[in-house]
Amino acid sequence: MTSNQKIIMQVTKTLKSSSLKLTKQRETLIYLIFKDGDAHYTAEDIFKKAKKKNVKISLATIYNTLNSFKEIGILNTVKTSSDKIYFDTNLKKHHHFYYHNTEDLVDIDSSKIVISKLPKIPNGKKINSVNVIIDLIEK
Amino acid sequence: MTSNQKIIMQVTKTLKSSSLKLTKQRETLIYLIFKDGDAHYTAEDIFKKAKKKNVKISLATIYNTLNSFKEIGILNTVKTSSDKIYFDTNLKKHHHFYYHNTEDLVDIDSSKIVISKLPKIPNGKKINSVNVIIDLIEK
DNA sequence: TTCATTGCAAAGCGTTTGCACAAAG
DNA sequence: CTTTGTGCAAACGCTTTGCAATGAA
Repeated sequence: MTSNQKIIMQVTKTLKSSSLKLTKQRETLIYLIFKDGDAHYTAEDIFKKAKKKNVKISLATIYNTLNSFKEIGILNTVKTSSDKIYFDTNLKKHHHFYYHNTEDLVDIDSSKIVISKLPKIPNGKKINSVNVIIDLIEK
Repeated sequence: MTSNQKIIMQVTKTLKSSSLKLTKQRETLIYLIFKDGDAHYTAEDIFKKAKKKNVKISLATIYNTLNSFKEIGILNTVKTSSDKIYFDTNLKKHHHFYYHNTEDLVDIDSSKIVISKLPKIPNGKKINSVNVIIDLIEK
Protein backbone atom coordinates (compact mmCIF):
# COMPACT_ATOMS: atom_id res chain seq x y z
CA MET A 1 0.00 0.00 0.00
CA THR A 2 1.38 3.39 -0.98
CA SER A 3 1.81 6.21 1.48
CA ASN A 4 -0.98 8.10 -0.21
CA GLN A 5 -3.34 5.18 0.29
CA LYS A 6 -2.37 5.22 3.94
CA ILE A 7 -3.17 8.89 4.14
CA ILE A 8 -6.53 8.34 2.47
CA MET A 9 -7.35 5.64 5.03
CA GLN A 10 -6.33 7.82 7.89
CA VAL A 11 -8.26 10.80 6.65
CA THR A 12 -11.32 8.63 6.12
CA LYS A 13 -11.00 7.42 9.69
CA THR A 14 -10.83 11.00 10.96
CA LEU A 15 -13.93 11.80 8.97
CA LYS A 16 -15.83 8.86 10.42
CA SER A 17 -14.93 9.82 13.96
CA SER A 18 -16.14 13.36 13.34
CA SER A 19 -19.74 14.47 13.24
CA LEU A 20 -19.67 14.32 9.45
CA LYS A 21 -21.25 11.47 7.57
CA LEU A 22 -19.29 9.51 5.04
CA THR A 23 -21.10 10.12 1.79
CA LYS A 24 -20.29 9.22 -1.77
CA GLN A 25 -19.25 12.78 -2.58
CA ARG A 26 -17.00 13.04 0.43
CA GLU A 27 -15.30 9.76 -0.37
CA THR A 28 -14.74 10.98 -3.89
CA LEU A 29 -13.35 14.28 -2.72
CA ILE A 30 -10.96 12.61 -0.34
CA TYR A 31 -9.75 10.40 -3.13
CA LEU A 32 -9.36 13.24 -5.62
CA ILE A 33 -7.56 15.46 -3.19
CA PHE A 34 -5.24 13.05 -1.47
CA LYS A 35 -4.35 10.53 -4.11
CA ASP A 36 -1.43 12.52 -5.47
CA GLY A 37 0.19 13.52 -2.22
CA ASP A 38 0.59 17.06 -1.01
CA ALA A 39 -1.10 19.44 -3.36
CA HIS A 40 -3.00 22.68 -3.61
CA TYR A 41 -6.27 22.90 -5.39
CA THR A 42 -8.84 25.53 -5.96
CA ALA A 43 -12.47 24.49 -5.80
CA GLU A 44 -12.60 24.87 -9.55
CA ASP A 45 -9.62 22.55 -10.02
CA ILE A 46 -11.41 19.86 -8.10
CA PHE A 47 -14.65 20.47 -9.94
CA LYS A 48 -12.81 19.85 -13.21
CA LYS A 49 -11.11 16.74 -11.88
CA ALA A 50 -14.49 15.37 -10.86
CA LYS A 51 -15.96 16.10 -14.27
CA LYS A 52 -13.11 14.26 -15.95
CA LYS A 53 -13.86 11.23 -13.84
CA ASN A 54 -17.58 11.58 -14.57
CA VAL A 55 -18.26 12.08 -10.90
CA LYS A 56 -21.39 14.08 -10.27
CA ILE A 57 -20.78 16.75 -7.66
CA SER A 58 -21.71 20.40 -7.56
CA LEU A 59 -19.37 23.30 -6.98
CA ALA A 60 -21.35 24.32 -3.91
CA THR A 61 -20.87 20.88 -2.39
CA ILE A 62 -17.17 21.07 -3.08
CA TYR A 63 -16.91 24.35 -1.23
CA ASN A 64 -19.12 23.22 1.61
CA THR A 65 -17.34 19.92 1.97
CA LEU A 66 -13.85 21.31 1.82
CA ASN A 67 -14.77 23.86 4.43
CA SER A 68 -16.07 21.08 6.64
CA PHE A 69 -12.86 19.20 6.03
CA LYS A 70 -10.96 22.22 7.16
CA GLU A 71 -12.99 22.33 10.34
CA ILE A 72 -12.22 18.75 11.25
CA GLY A 73 -8.60 19.39 10.46
CA ILE A 74 -7.89 17.26 7.44
CA LEU A 75 -7.20 20.23 5.19
CA ASN A 76 -5.88 23.77 5.27
CA THR A 77 -6.47 26.83 3.19
CA VAL A 78 -3.92 29.24 1.78
CA LYS A 79 -4.34 32.67 0.26
CA THR A 80 -1.92 34.16 -2.23
CA SER A 81 -1.85 37.25 -4.34
CA SER A 82 -4.35 35.57 -6.63
CA ASP A 83 -7.85 35.93 -5.26
CA LYS A 84 -8.71 32.28 -5.04
CA ILE A 85 -8.68 30.02 -2.01
CA TYR A 86 -6.23 27.15 -2.26
CA PHE A 87 -7.07 24.01 -0.35
CA ASP A 88 -3.85 22.51 0.92
CA THR A 89 -3.55 18.87 1.90
CA ASN A 90 -0.28 19.32 3.70
CA LEU A 91 -1.06 19.64 7.39
CA LYS A 92 2.50 20.04 8.55
CA LYS A 93 3.91 23.51 9.04
CA HIS A 94 5.35 24.61 5.76
CA HIS A 95 5.86 27.49 3.41
CA HIS A 96 5.14 28.15 -0.24
CA PHE A 97 6.56 29.05 -3.55
CA TYR A 98 4.02 30.97 -5.54
CA TYR A 99 4.54 30.87 -9.28
CA HIS A 100 3.36 34.27 -10.31
CA ASN A 101 2.68 33.38 -13.96
CA THR A 102 0.82 30.14 -13.53
CA GLU A 103 -0.65 30.89 -10.11
CA ASP A 104 0.64 27.55 -8.90
CA LEU A 105 1.50 26.97 -5.30
CA VAL A 106 4.27 24.57 -4.30
CA ASP A 107 5.22 23.44 -0.82
CA ILE A 108 8.47 24.33 0.83
CA ASP A 109 9.33 22.09 3.73
CA SER A 110 9.68 23.88 7.05
CA SER A 111 13.28 22.75 7.32
CA LYS A 112 14.22 24.56 4.11
CA ILE A 113 13.57 27.98 5.55
CA VAL A 114 15.10 29.16 8.77
CA ILE A 115 14.08 32.41 10.34
CA SER A 116 16.83 33.40 12.74
CA LYS A 117 15.30 36.60 13.97
CA LEU A 118 11.72 37.49 14.72
CA PRO A 119 10.32 40.80 15.90
CA LYS A 120 8.97 41.36 19.38
CA ILE A 121 5.40 40.12 19.54
CA PRO A 122 2.87 42.79 20.59
CA ASN A 123 1.54 42.56 24.14
CA GLY A 124 -1.32 40.20 24.73
CA LYS A 125 -0.85 38.50 21.40
CA LYS A 126 0.75 35.28 20.35
CA ILE A 127 1.81 33.83 17.06
CA ASN A 128 -0.81 31.77 15.34
CA SER A 129 1.37 31.05 12.35
CA VAL A 130 4.34 32.38 10.45
CA ASN A 131 3.79 32.16 6.74
CA VAL A 132 6.46 32.68 4.17
CA ILE A 133 5.51 32.98 0.54
CA ILE A 134 8.30 33.22 -1.98
CA ASP A 135 6.89 34.84 -5.03
CA LEU A 136 8.66 33.59 -8.17
CA ILE A 137 8.88 35.16 -11.59
CA GLU A 138 10.75 34.22 -14.77
CA LYS A 139 14.49 34.80 -14.67
CA MET B 1 7.86 70.44 7.04
CA THR B 2 7.11 67.00 8.39
CA SER B 3 8.42 63.85 6.78
CA ASN B 4 4.91 62.97 5.70
CA GLN B 5 4.55 66.27 3.92
CA LYS B 6 7.81 65.53 2.16
CA ILE B 7 6.48 62.17 1.08
CA ILE B 8 3.27 63.74 -0.20
CA MET B 9 5.32 66.19 -2.26
CA GLN B 10 7.49 63.47 -3.66
CA VAL B 11 4.55 61.24 -4.52
CA THR B 12 2.81 64.16 -6.19
CA LYS B 13 5.91 64.77 -8.25
CA THR B 14 6.00 61.13 -9.33
CA LEU B 15 2.38 61.37 -10.33
CA LYS B 16 3.00 64.49 -12.40
CA SER B 17 5.87 62.86 -14.23
CA SER B 18 3.73 59.84 -15.05
CA SER B 19 1.07 59.70 -17.73
CA LEU B 20 -1.58 60.35 -15.10
CA LYS B 21 -3.16 63.71 -14.69
CA LEU B 22 -3.25 65.43 -11.36
CA THR B 23 -6.93 65.74 -10.57
CA LYS B 24 -8.75 66.85 -7.48
CA GLN B 25 -9.61 63.28 -6.53
CA ARG B 26 -6.06 62.10 -6.94
CA GLU B 27 -4.71 64.93 -4.84
CA THR B 28 -7.24 64.10 -2.17
CA LEU B 29 -6.38 60.42 -2.24
CA ILE B 30 -2.68 61.11 -1.96
CA TYR B 31 -3.36 63.31 1.02
CA LEU B 32 -5.68 60.84 2.73
CA ILE B 33 -3.36 57.93 2.21
CA PHE B 34 0.00 59.43 2.97
CA LYS B 35 -0.70 61.97 5.65
CA ASP B 36 -0.34 59.52 8.51
CA GLY B 37 2.79 57.73 7.38
CA ASP B 38 2.98 54.07 6.55
CA ALA B 39 -0.42 52.51 6.66
CA HIS B 40 -2.68 49.92 5.14
CA TYR B 41 -6.11 50.77 3.94
CA THR B 42 -8.86 48.95 2.21
CA ALA B 43 -10.77 50.83 -0.46
CA GLU B 44 -13.68 51.00 1.94
CA ASP B 45 -11.48 52.56 4.66
CA ILE B 46 -10.52 55.33 2.30
CA PHE B 47 -14.08 55.78 1.13
CA LYS B 48 -15.12 56.37 4.74
CA LYS B 49 -12.23 58.75 5.37
CA ALA B 50 -13.29 60.76 2.34
CA LYS B 51 -16.88 60.89 3.50
CA LYS B 52 -15.82 62.19 6.89
CA LYS B 53 -13.96 65.00 5.19
CA ASN B 54 -16.95 65.65 2.94
CA VAL B 55 -14.84 64.85 -0.09
CA LYS B 56 -16.89 63.60 -2.98
CA ILE B 57 -15.31 60.56 -4.55
CA SER B 58 -16.81 57.27 -5.64
CA LEU B 59 -15.68 53.83 -4.58
CA ALA B 60 -14.99 52.92 -8.20
CA THR B 61 -12.68 55.89 -8.56
CA ILE B 62 -10.87 54.90 -5.41
CA TYR B 63 -10.25 51.43 -6.78
CA ASN B 64 -9.28 52.68 -10.21
CA THR B 65 -7.03 55.37 -8.87
CA LEU B 66 -5.28 53.20 -6.34
CA ASN B 67 -4.65 50.62 -9.02
CA SER B 68 -3.14 53.31 -11.20
CA PHE B 69 -1.04 54.43 -8.27
CA LYS B 70 0.20 50.91 -7.92
CA GLU B 71 1.20 50.88 -11.56
CA ILE B 72 3.29 54.00 -11.28
CA GLY B 73 4.85 52.60 -8.16
CA ILE B 74 3.67 54.86 -5.40
CA LEU B 75 1.67 52.16 -3.66
CA ASN B 76 1.64 48.42 -3.09
CA THR B 77 -1.07 45.90 -2.41
CA VAL B 78 -1.09 43.14 0.17
CA LYS B 79 -3.36 40.15 0.50
CA THR B 80 -4.05 38.43 3.77
CA SER B 81 -6.36 35.70 4.92
CA SER B 82 -9.16 38.23 4.82
CA ASP B 83 -10.53 38.66 1.34
CA LYS B 84 -9.90 42.33 0.99
CA ILE B 85 -7.10 44.07 -0.80
CA TYR B 86 -4.95 46.25 1.42
CA PHE B 87 -3.26 49.22 -0.17
CA ASP B 88 0.10 49.71 1.45
CA THR B 89 1.96 53.00 1.39
CA ASN B 90 5.24 51.52 2.51
CA LEU B 91 7.33 50.92 -0.59
CA LYS B 92 10.36 49.54 1.20
CA LYS B 93 10.71 45.80 1.57
CA HIS B 94 8.95 44.79 4.72
CA HIS B 95 6.83 42.18 6.36
CA HIS B 96 3.54 42.16 8.22
CA PHE B 97 1.80 41.33 11.40
CA TYR B 98 -1.75 40.36 10.68
CA TYR B 99 -4.13 40.77 13.60
CA HIS B 100 -6.50 37.92 13.07
CA ASN B 101 -9.35 39.37 15.12
CA THR B 102 -9.40 42.89 13.86
CA GLU B 103 -8.03 42.17 10.38
CA ASP B 104 -5.46 44.90 10.86
CA LEU B 105 -2.15 44.81 9.12
CA VAL B 106 0.95 46.30 10.72
CA ASP B 107 4.37 46.71 9.18
CA ILE B 108 7.40 44.85 10.33
CA ASP B 109 10.63 46.44 9.27
CA SER B 110 12.83 44.26 7.09
CA SER B 111 15.59 44.38 9.65
CA LYS B 112 13.39 42.79 12.31
CA ILE B 113 13.14 39.49 10.49
CA VAL B 114 16.16 37.61 9.31
CA ILE B 115 15.84 34.57 7.14
CA SER B 116 19.08 32.67 7.42
CA LYS B 117 18.20 29.84 5.11
CA LEU B 118 16.24 29.82 1.89
CA PRO B 119 15.37 26.87 -0.31
CA LYS B 120 16.91 26.31 -3.70
CA ILE B 121 15.07 28.38 -6.28
CA PRO B 122 13.56 26.35 -9.13
CA ASN B 123 15.37 26.54 -12.47
CA GLY B 124 14.58 29.47 -14.70
CA LYS B 125 12.90 31.34 -11.89
CA LYS B 126 13.96 34.13 -9.65
CA ILE B 127 12.61 35.61 -6.49
CA ASN B 128 10.20 38.45 -7.00
CA SER B 129 9.58 38.91 -3.30
CA VAL B 130 9.75 37.10 -0.01
CA ASN B 131 6.75 37.85 2.11
CA VAL B 132 6.43 36.95 5.73
CA ILE B 133 3.11 37.32 7.44
CA ILE B 134 2.99 36.68 11.15
CA ASP B 135 -0.57 35.85 12.00
CA LEU B 136 -1.41 36.97 15.55
CA ILE B 137 -4.15 35.80 17.86
CA GLU B 138 -5.03 36.60 21.46
CA LYS B 139 -2.73 35.08 24.05
C1' DT C 1 -10.94 70.99 -28.70
C1' DT C 2 -9.25 66.64 -27.31
C1' DC C 3 -8.38 63.11 -24.52
C1' DA C 4 -8.23 61.43 -19.76
C1' DT C 5 -10.97 60.96 -15.63
C1' DT C 6 -15.08 60.55 -13.04
C1' DG C 7 -19.42 58.55 -11.06
C1' DC C 8 -22.96 55.59 -11.39
C1' DA C 9 -25.01 51.33 -11.99
C1' DA C 10 -24.37 47.08 -13.85
C1' DA C 11 -21.47 43.15 -14.44
C1' DG C 12 -17.91 39.97 -12.79
C1' DC C 13 -15.77 36.61 -9.97
C1' DG C 14 -15.09 33.43 -6.39
C1' DT C 15 -17.65 31.88 -2.56
C1' DT C 16 -21.78 31.10 0.44
C1' DT C 17 -26.63 30.33 1.42
C1' DG C 18 -31.68 28.92 1.27
C1' DC C 19 -34.38 25.49 0.25
C1' DA C 20 -36.54 21.27 -1.68
C1' DC C 21 -35.09 16.67 -2.48
C1' DA C 22 -32.11 12.58 -1.54
C1' DA C 23 -29.47 9.66 1.24
C1' DA C 24 -27.18 8.06 5.67
C1' DG C 25 -27.56 6.01 10.06
C1' DC D 1 -37.88 7.83 10.80
C1' DT D 2 -34.78 11.59 11.75
C1' DT D 3 -31.13 14.10 10.63
C1' DT D 4 -27.52 15.47 7.62
C1' DG D 5 -25.94 16.15 2.93
C1' DT D 6 -26.77 17.50 -1.81
C1' DG D 7 -27.63 20.38 -5.98
C1' DC D 8 -29.38 24.22 -7.90
C1' DA D 9 -30.02 28.93 -8.38
C1' DA D 10 -30.00 32.98 -6.13
C1' DA D 11 -27.47 35.98 -2.98
C1' DC D 12 -23.11 37.81 -1.43
C1' DG D 13 -18.98 40.84 -0.84
C1' DC D 14 -15.36 42.86 -3.04
C1' DT D 15 -13.64 44.59 -7.21
C1' DT D 16 -13.93 45.91 -12.11
C1' DT D 17 -16.14 47.71 -16.24
C1' DG D 18 -19.16 50.29 -19.70
C1' DC D 19 -20.65 54.45 -20.68
C1' DA D 20 -22.30 59.17 -20.60
C1' DA D 21 -21.02 63.32 -18.43
C1' DT D 22 -17.19 66.16 -16.73
C1' DG D 23 -12.73 68.22 -16.33
C1' DA D 24 -7.74 68.97 -17.45
C1' DA D 25 -4.39 70.68 -20.67
